[in-house]
Amino acid sequence: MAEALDTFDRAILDLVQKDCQLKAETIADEVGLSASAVQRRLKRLRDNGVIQAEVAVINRKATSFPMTFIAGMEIERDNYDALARFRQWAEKQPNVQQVYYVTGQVDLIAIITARDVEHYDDISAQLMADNPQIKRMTTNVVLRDVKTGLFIPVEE
Amino acid sequence: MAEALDTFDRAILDLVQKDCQLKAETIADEVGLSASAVQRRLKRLRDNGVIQAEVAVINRKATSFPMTFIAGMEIERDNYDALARFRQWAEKQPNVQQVYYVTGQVDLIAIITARDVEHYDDISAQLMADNPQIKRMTTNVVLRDVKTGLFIPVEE
DNA sequence: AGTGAAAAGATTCACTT
DNA sequence: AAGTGAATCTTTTCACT
Repeated sequence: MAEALDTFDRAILDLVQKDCQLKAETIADEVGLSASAVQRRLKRLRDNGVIQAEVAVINRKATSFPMTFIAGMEIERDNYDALARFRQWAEKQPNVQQVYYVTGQVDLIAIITARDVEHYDDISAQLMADNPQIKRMTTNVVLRDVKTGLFIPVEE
Repeated sequence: MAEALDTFDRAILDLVQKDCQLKAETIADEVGLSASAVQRRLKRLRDNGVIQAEVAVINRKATSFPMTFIAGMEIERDNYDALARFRQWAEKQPNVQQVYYVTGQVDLIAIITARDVEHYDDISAQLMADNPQIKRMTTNVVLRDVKTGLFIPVEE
């Protein structure tokens, strides 16, 4: 689908991953292209799906869900579509922020936001009730966000 | 610093967390305000730091760092500023995407991007070399992103 | 890829309710 | 605080080089 990214694309992606409201002209000056070339490339990167979304990152402390929990789960591996069903469930849960299917002691790792520990207890109870294919769940309480973001390096 | 968010603020944040390039007029129609009121609130939310950043989310598979690893680490808790020093280090590492300080079996959980397993091995070796306060490190390889994002619910 | 032009939207302002 | 209207800047898309 997406052809390889050239040096200009990577430079543009490096910038918009930090601030996607930058003026095309500012980006153009940084990377050494004209503003319209930057616009064209941004449109192509969006249409290609290289840029999946442009989102506001909000301060967790400003919300009603200031706590974060990281849950490790074991899933019933025998069951063919256990993972697919969990994905569908997670997609609909606003408090389930991220889920990774991993190798190791656990099969799934989820990052979950909650109002407080009681609320997290409710969410995890609901998770187990809605997903019998989840066998076990262990939780780490996040005491501090040391670094957050979704930045992925693109420069070679 | 930040006063409480009202219903309009929350509705706006709910939308811009999914798409921060929405037209002010579109947001206005959704939440029941005028476009200029939406603009004013967005400016205030940005100035307040409630909106911390507006960023492009890119497809990991389109980059040269398509793999993800989740590392659990034990840190020297005796050492007073061991965590602060690790934070400073992590902040400068582009492949270290997220770090959480947690309770439980491990003290730190990091999400790390890498080109391949060899590259991850290099990164983790460098991490241990640069941070002697990290005593032990266990890694989960991400086989699949089940859900990603930084969305935090804001509606009551 | 660059330039220039036209239309649409963002941003900031002053003013009103 | 919210709405309106005006001035200015930026984005977006187009045709053209």
